[in-house]
Order: sequence, then structure tokens, then C-alpha cells
Amino acid sequence: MVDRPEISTSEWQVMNAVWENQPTTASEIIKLLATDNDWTPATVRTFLHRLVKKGALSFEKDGNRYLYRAAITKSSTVKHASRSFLSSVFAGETGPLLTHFVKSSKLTPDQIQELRDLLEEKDSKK
Amino acid sequence: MVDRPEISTSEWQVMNAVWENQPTTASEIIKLLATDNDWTPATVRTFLHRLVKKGALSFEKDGNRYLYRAAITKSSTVKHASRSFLSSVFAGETGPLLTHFVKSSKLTPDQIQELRDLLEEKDSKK
DNA sequence: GACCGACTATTACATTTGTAAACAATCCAT
DNA sequence: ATGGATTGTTTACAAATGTAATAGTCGGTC
Repeated sequence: MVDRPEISTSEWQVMNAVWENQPTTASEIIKLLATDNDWTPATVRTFLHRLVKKGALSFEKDGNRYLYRAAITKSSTVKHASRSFLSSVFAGETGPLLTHFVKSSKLTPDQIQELRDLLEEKDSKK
Repeated sequence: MVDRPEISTSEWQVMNAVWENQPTTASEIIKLLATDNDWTPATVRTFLHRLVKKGALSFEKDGNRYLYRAAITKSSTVKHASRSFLSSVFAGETGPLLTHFVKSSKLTPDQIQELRDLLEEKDSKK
């Protein structure tokens, strides 16, 4: 995990499941992801294996199975992926990105308020 | 191009350059992208070729060369890529995505104002 | 009309990704 | 202790991606 590992879209699903349930087992992850995907157990195990090799997950033996844990934080990984996305799809311009997502999203009043507060704060200081 | 073609990150750079300059030629794109990348002309031509094959670009003969044009709109392509990104990295939740990008971005006062207006509008109607 | 140069088309090749089966190690129950 | 179930390891294989060299073609020049 020297260089930041690239996490593929399938792997993101696995990572998200691990982050929310760690420490967790392969069969737990398989169960969690079975609903949304058509992956066989073998496929999910491959992803887990690759993520370990990439240094994104670590594990610890627990009897005959593994307990998996994330080896990289969600926030740093999200940050990295977001930067890549921003740079390729929105040519690095956060403004258009935000406009796009605000326009295309349904937000709860609470979320709207939170964002407005954040923006106000940003506006005032500076 | 029946199914929406997946555009890779390298291809995004090419698409962005075409969208902003179409109709345009291979050598123009090569020149534009030479600054940011270490791609040889051959590499850029490969991307153009693949994008044509994917149905993302179209071309028209102009003497011994091609004039390239985008065959898919930027907005629909941005929309598609954004949906994928949102769904894998933010598990489909726009709120957290917006929070993330607002926090991590430098915005001009104008951009901040635009976003606040957008949010206000969204808040009122509904 | 032959040749050069620009441009496109074809071919190449390693790596990553998606998808999974086969094989091996291990644990539990009988 | 043994066999079946469970879990991890190795191998497989096609498609996509990054990166590029080479071969073929077309148009303009001498």
C-alpha cells in the first residue's frame, strides 16, 4: 500500500461493506452484497483477496476463517477517489461539479440547511 | 454505442478536449493534451480511435485527415459518470458527497452565491 | 508519375478488472 | 479419526485500459 491503491468500482462495494461492518468475515460480506449484485461467493472472495493484496484490507485469523478490517481509512480513500473523479470528469472545477450535483439531487430540508450553513461559513471567512 | 459506453479516465481528457474544440483534428487534440500528459502522439490517436469505436466520437473526412466531433453530449456523459461515481464512492448518498466537496474545495464568492441561491430555491419549492 | 510527409489503421503487449472454477486447508460432527 | 462443509488459495480467461510502435494510404510536390 505504498502507492495509493486504485479501488475499482466493484471493490468499492466491498470496501463500503467492510467499513460499515468491520471486523467482518467473508461470508458476512458475501451475504451483504448478494442483494445488490449477482456475484457468486467466489467472486466476492476474489475481491477480498485482491483488496488484501492491494493493502486496502488486512485480516486476522479467527479459527478457520479471517476477520477482515480496512487498512486504509474511508475518508482518505474517498478523498483520493473524489480528486480523480473531479479532475477527469469536471476538469478539476469544483464549482460545476457542485452545481451539477445540487441540481440533480433530492435533498432533505436538513441536508439543504447543512449545506447552506457550510456555504455561509465559507463565504464569511475570507 | 447502444449501451452507454464507459469512458476511461484517459479518454475523459480526450473527450473534454474535443467537446471544447469540436470539430477538431487529431493533431489539435495531441497538441492540447501534450501539456498535461506524457502521451506520445500515437497514444492519443489510439484513444481517438477507441472513442470512435465506442461511439463517443464521430468523424468526417477532410482531405487526408479527420474532423472529429463528439457523438454523445457532454451533459449526458457527465450525468452518467456522476451517477456511477456517486453510487460506488458515496453509496448513492448525495448529501455526504456534497458535504465532502463543499468542505474540500476553494470556491469563489460568486460560486458560493450561486450555490446558495440554488439551495434556497430547492428549499422553498417543496 | 514517384516520393515524402502527414494521417489513419493495424498490431502489440503488459496490467487491471470482472467473473469464476478448481484446489487445498481446516473445522465440526459423528 | 473421517468425511462433509466451510473457508481460503491458486489458476483461468476474456475484456478493458494504458501505452505505443509499425504498417498502410492519401495528397501534394518536383
